[in-house]
Amino acid sequence: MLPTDRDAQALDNKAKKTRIQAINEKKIMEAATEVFAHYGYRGATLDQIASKADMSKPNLLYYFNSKDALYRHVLRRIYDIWLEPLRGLDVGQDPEKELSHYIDQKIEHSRRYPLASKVWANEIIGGAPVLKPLLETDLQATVKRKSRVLRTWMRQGKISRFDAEHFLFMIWTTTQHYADFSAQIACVTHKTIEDERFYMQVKKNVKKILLHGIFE
Amino acid sequence: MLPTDRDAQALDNKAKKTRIQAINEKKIMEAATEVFAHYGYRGATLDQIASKADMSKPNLLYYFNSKDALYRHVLRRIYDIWLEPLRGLDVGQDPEKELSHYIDQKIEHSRRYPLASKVWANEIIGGAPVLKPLLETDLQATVKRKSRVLRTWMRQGKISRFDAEHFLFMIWTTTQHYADFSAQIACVTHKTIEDERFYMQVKKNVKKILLHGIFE
DNA sequence: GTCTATAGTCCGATAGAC
DNA sequence: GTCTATCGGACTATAGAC
Repeated sequence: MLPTDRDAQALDNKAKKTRIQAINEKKIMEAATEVFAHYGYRGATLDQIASKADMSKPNLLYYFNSKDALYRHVLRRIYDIWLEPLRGLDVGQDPEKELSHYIDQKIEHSRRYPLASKVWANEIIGGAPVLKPLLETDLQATVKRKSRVLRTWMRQGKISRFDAEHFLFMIWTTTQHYADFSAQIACVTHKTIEDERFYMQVKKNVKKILLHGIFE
Repeated sequence: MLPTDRDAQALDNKAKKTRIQAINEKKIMEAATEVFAHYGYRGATLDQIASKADMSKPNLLYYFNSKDALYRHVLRRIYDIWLEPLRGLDVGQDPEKELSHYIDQKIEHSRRYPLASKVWANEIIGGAPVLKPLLETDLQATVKRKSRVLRTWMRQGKISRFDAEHFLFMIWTTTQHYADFSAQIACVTHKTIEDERFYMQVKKNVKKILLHGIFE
């Protein structure tokens, strides 16, 4: 075999390996997100994740060295998704427009990544053992920065006075509620956020109440 | 031993047994609530619960026949606590007063029973496998009844028009958020709802925003 | 990269002495 | 009622063949 051939072969092999690797890692991450969302870290089993990913358990552990490592990878990816809408919030000109957009994005995220939202919720309810370092630094800093945006609007007399951080918490929880508590909502309304009409209704009502309350 | 003595002894024994039984069952329920809150049903272990209840595992299983039976007992008790504030909501005369009272009660519940709230959240996030039958019947009926109260106020022109059920969901999630997501809130604010000043601030802001929005 | 086999641990639940 | 001992099964992770 000539060197050029060997090189080509090696490159091809490497490319193919990376492609398979990427596909398998994605399959595992998706399966893991589903199982962690349903049962939390301790309740989830590698058997279940491997089975959902159409893979043997040792093969799964070839890609992620441990259950803990897999969980941290999943959480890392979710953190970026979770924070993305907030990063876009800025003073702009119209608070109503800016906040409506932010709330819309958060609700859309709940609809598109309901399992990610549940993994997040499980992690926080369990005391945020893994996310804590990230929340105490990056999230806290982002919240402080975005709270300043709200207080700017208050000084300009564009919105009334309230605690900016509590308002952000309320946006987060009302929007994520439709992902995390979908089972409860389905029991009462027989509808899911996946339903197009219901989705529009959620967006309308959440924005209406958070921005204007119920007395106007 | 005379019959009267035997009867007295028997009664005494029975009374003592029931008293010990009541104490131990309470100890177990409290320990179980704590562990189920933290790890969910599958993640919780009887070892941990027994240890927290200062009891051996077989002794725990003497009082509750299985992990599942224990979990159902805990959930049953939580369901009654959870629904209690909503049952009190009625037309009355002043919507602001009625709803303020309801929100206050829900926040107070989050403060007094944070572990119960977390067990509830875990159960719902996991698809409500145990609570489902109760939510589909009792909770759904209660929600429909209480939605009618809100719509009465709308007809009377006392409050603006919105979807009553979504408003109830928003009250639930914003109030329970301070129990369920306490770890996240602590990371950002370094405070808990247990803190008296923070507690007052939560009540003020949640009521302000849910009832009046941010533009007045 | 993927498999079978298995080590080593922990789980829920039971048996049986006291 | 409470204990020790233990069963059978499920768990994470590794060893080693292919």
